[in-house]
Amino acid sequence: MGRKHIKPGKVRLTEVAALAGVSPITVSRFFRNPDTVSPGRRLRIESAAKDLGYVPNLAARALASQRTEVIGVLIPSLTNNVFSDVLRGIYDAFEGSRYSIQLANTRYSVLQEERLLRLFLMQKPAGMIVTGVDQTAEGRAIVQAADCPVVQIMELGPDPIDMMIGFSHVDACFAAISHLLAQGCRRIGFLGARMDPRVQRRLQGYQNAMKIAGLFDPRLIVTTAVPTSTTMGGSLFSDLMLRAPDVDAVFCANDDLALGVLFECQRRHIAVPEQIAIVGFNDMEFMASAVPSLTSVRTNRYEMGLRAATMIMDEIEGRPVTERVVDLGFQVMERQSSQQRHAVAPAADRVSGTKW
Amino acid sequence: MGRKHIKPGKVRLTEVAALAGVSPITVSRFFRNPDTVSPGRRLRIESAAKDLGYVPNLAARALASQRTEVIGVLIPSLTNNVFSDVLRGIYDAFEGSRYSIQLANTRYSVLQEERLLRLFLMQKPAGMIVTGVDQTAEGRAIVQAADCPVVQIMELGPDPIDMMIGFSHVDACFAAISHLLAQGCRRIGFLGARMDPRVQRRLQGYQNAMKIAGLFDPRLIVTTAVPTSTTMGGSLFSDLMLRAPDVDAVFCANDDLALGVLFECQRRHIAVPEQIAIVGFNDMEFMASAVPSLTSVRTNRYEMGLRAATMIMDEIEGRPVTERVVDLGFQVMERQSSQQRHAVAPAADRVSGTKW
DNA sequence: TTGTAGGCGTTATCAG
DNA sequence: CTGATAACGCCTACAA
Repeated sequence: MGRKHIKPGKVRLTEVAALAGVSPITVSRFFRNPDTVSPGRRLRIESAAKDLGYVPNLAARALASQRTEVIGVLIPSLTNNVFSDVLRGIYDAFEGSRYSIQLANTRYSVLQEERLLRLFLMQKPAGMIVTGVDQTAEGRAIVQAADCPVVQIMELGPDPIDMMIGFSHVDACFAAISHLLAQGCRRIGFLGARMDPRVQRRLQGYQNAMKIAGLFDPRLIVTTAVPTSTTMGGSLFSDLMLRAPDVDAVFCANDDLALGVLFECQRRHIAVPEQIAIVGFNDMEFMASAVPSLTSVRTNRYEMGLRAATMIMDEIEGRPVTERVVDLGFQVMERQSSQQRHAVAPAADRVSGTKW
Repeated sequence: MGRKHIKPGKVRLTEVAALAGVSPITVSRFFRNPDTVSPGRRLRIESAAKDLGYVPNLAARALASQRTEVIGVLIPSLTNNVFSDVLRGIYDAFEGSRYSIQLANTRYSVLQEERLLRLFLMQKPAGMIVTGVDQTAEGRAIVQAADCPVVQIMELGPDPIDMMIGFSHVDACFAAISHLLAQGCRRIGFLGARMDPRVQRRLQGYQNAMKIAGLFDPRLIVTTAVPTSTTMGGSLFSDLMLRAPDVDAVFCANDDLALGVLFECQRRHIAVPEQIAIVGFNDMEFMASAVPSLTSVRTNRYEMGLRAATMIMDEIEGRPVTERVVDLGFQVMERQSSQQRHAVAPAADRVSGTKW
């Protein structure tokens, strides 16, 4: 036999409908689109619902309508505060909309990513935002199966699943190194932590620039699989100094590394930028207020999240998204830490890059 | 009339069951708890499901079972990286479990909080984690109605909704000020941004300590409603210097303010700690590697998230949670920036506080 | 360990 | 603009 008794206290559409003297479907319509119900009934339903303390059941709604208003968001890390800016953009865009966000953390693992994608799929999400372009074939298949708008964020790649927004990490790093070269630096070190795909691409940009300049030397590259941190910046810089004592500039694949390098220089009484120039990546808030102020590559993370979310909503709601691959560019924020030797500090930030 | 035709390509439990030659309920059992199905059928079901590309429908599951495996998490900010540590703990704890997290952002608004709580309620969450103790009466009522385990995190208060984990912000700040007083500081400034309830409580701790010492002076307090940032630290410190030029120490309600104060001191050629001692709050990673290293109050944010999540799971799964209010304490990490005037730096961090 | 019967609360569809 | 009817896909309860 099936279930026995209906709980007495439970409030469903039916109860509200009974009290309001209308049919359940009218109450349903009222909650989804009040304008489709006549004003008189509107009031009756509203007060009945309030009296009974009615709360819609999302599971029933999803089952009956065969869709949800859940947006799945997949990021590789909660620690890396680069993602908090992107997330802020995403949450801000969905703010006040009917969509809710399901956030999951791949920990930089494509297998985790696959697993989480499969989990999302069970929810029949209305849209998905995933990080990067390095999904496995299986992962891509799962996303396709979800049959909903998808945006890949953080970087650009050749074969979008659906939509894409980001910038070229290769170009961004290339621009930063070019800036250092223009400042007269020759022995430019590369410091990288975690070495996720995007940091790898920054390294690629570094190598391209250095090779073109005829200055490439593998001893100038110091990396670690450990996550980025200020302390790690100091360590990597110390390693670099052992391997290449004649280094005259350091590019850091993350800003916290750059801050750590600055502190390490202070500890060692190395003058910045006179003896060593420093450039970071992402332009976190503290870079501009450091002493000396730290040059960095600004990436438009908040806007990336905001627009990714907007693209999803436009697509869901039938507004055609024509620009399906968006290059947000970057800006090299030139500050004191990378000023030409013996040159005066600039009056204000100077920028170079794309899209500014 | 109701719906017409059943889509042909759709794969449900029924289809898997037919292919495997068992009844649907057996397939259902297999997916929820494989051990309750005999090994032979287990294999048949598994391969049938794979062949058909079956994906369980969470909405149907939730509707039929009258419960979900969603944990609602409410935090006030995505920008404040204090919360990324807490979140990391929460996500780590639920990692690999069947629960999924629904994260929402109140933006420090109790009305937003109410709205989001109401939204959670529609999902019939299995548990909820909310920030702080300042919910409105209405907010508390909604949470009660959810009828699931609830943990309030970040601080302790008199009247828990259900469970609670955090520490006393009043005591933590009191301890930090006591440390400065012990170092011989007398004109201790207070710098605070955002001024959310927890920062207010830190201010209370400051006032308590200063009044007891007979050193309270309202001119030493500089606050702003603007969110915390390194740049803001510099501005607030500049304000403080105008209002109280004789200040000999600064307590910053957040670490990024403290970093900003350090930079501002460097800019003004003020010696730290000789002329001005600096103490921060939260002990973010960069505090220990700054030059000079910056004293801060360590708060156990990761553990807070981890344990909050564990408490929820224990409660859901019927493991009795006896310690329903957990004081995680704090530690004053004494570093160079608050060393006694003319004293030598400590060989290593020294700590004072509770629970260490 | 497996199966039977029925309902979970809502919405799509079609008719008025 | 409103209503009747039939699903949506799975799970609880009970029985074997």
